[in-house]
Amino acid sequence: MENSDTFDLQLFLPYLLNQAAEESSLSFQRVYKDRYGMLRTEWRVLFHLGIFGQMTARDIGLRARLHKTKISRAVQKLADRRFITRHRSDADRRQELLELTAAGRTAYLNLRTIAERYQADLGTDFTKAELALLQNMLQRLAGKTGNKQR
Amino acid sequence: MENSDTFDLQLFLPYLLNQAAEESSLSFQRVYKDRYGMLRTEWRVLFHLGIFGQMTARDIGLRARLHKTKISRAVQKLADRRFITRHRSDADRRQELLELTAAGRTAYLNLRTIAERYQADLGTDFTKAELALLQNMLQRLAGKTGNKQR
DNA sequence: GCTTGTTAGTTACAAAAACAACTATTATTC
DNA sequence: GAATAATAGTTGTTTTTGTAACTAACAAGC
Repeated sequence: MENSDTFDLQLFLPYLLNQAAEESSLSFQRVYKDRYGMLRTEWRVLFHLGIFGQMTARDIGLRARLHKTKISRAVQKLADRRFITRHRSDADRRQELLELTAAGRTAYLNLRTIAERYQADLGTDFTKAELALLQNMLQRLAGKTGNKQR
Repeated sequence: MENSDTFDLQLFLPYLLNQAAEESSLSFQRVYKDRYGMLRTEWRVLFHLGIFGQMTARDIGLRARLHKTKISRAVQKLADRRFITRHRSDADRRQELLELTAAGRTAYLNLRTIAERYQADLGTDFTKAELALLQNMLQRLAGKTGNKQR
């Protein structure tokens, strides 16, 4: 009954990435959850609108790689909380133009400040070069194959 | 209506890590899901038992940072599929000693081979040094604060 | 311009995850 | 050593996610 095997789970990238992602999300998640009652998809949508301005759900899905049902639900909740407005497009009446309200923008700016602080705090653990390399590698990993969630 | 803001979501670590984790999990997930009908927690439990041999649910929870209810259900499914056996411990009759069956070990070895191949394939995109640094940084990120999921 | 196919977004239902409350057993403390 | 607390694991309920099927609008082909 030899049970010593030599596979290091801690180095297996899908596992390791999930652990790191979960851990690094925690503190930030607590803020948007406790403070704004938001879910992960919701802050993602909020941030996309904050950063890029007016977008359709489709645009967000393409950029964030989120499935349309997730976005649909996030948009509903954000609209309920008066964080975004929705206007049917005249050019194509299937799609809706989404935009932050003043309240939404405030929430976004607030969360963005916290995100920036989090990012800055990483500077104490990693050098600028390390961080840049990490980001570069993660982007390569993230972009690899087209996972069509649209 | 100035909507050009300068926050790069693609560089924000919690977001970026999640994107990378999701992408890198995909191909491997497909294997244990389609081939063995396993969920993520289930393969994690399977691997822990494959690597470390006999363990209790508690041990697994500590190592893998999984909540006990998740483990409890994963253990049930794995036992249903005859991949693991469970024996009440004599030393402490609250806990159960979990172990792979022959079938479980076969599945584990099979999945491990695929995991190793995946890991090896990364060598085409990254140098050994890059990979080592990535793993090191991710481990530091993952280990940061004790997220007690037990 | 009518049929057929696509696309944007929603809704309904099934699967999975999160959270709380529970049982059984062991540890602690007085 | 009885009462209280803590621990291992399970079960039940609620949220959230995933998936498929749907509606409404547009696009293409003929």
